[in-house]
Amino acid sequence: MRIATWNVNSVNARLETVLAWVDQAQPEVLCLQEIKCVDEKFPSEPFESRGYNIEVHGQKSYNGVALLSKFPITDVRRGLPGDDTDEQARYLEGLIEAETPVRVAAIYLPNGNPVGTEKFLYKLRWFQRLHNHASELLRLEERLALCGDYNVIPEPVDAKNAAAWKDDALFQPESRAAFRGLISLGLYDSHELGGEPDGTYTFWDYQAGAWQRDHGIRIDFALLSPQAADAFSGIETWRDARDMDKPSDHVPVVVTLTP
DNA sequence: ATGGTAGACCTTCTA
Repeated sequence: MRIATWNVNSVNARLETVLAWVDQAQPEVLCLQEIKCVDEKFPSEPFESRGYNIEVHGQKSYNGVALLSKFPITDVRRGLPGDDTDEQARYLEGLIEAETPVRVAAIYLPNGNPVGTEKFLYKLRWFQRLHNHASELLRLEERLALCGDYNVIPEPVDAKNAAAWKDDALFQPESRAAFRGLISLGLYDSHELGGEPDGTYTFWDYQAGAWQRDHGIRIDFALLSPQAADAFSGIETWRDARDMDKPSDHVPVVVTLTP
């Protein structure tokens, strides 16, 4: 089973681009981030006609995540536990009823810029909630894939020019420590399982010719439970998607698990 | 030192 994750930067503005890629890659499961619309505005029809079941956790203008699957989706959780007052739509989880079920979460971590503001504190609090929830999920001992835009550059090697990010929320010691802490619960980074080479980035800013100069960063990850890691058979980072017409600033990452 | 781009949408915020 192929599980894709992609921050699309508005599913409606990006619809043709997203569908063109879906028709090419045909993942069985697709996690979308930054759909930037409420549930009712999600363009369900073209995905349903391609055989996807759809779950959406949307929000007006900002954020928003979706989970699409050619297998039935059950046990759906909208929103990350731990703060009932949090109104930002950044987490959607469901059980993919494949031959061997896989629990999949679509995650859009807060950006957190600028550092030193409430936004950065919100990012760290959100990370702590994700840590707590992931810890609970791991106790289930299921196949689990936590997929999405983590908005963290874990290591200098994950940026073309790490020095350029030293004041950015994505590269702060606290952000990087939170990511390491999550991994240390016993998750496996599919990028490392697949042995992808350095320079395999997933995001290039629209500004300042970042793509043309390959000033990229790796911030999109699929973190796997031990049971999912045992079934891991490959990872593809679709760099070419950054060169499509009307590209997202992120590219899709696809993880393959054996049946 | 600054600006550069993209999207939602009403005017500025987010990234």
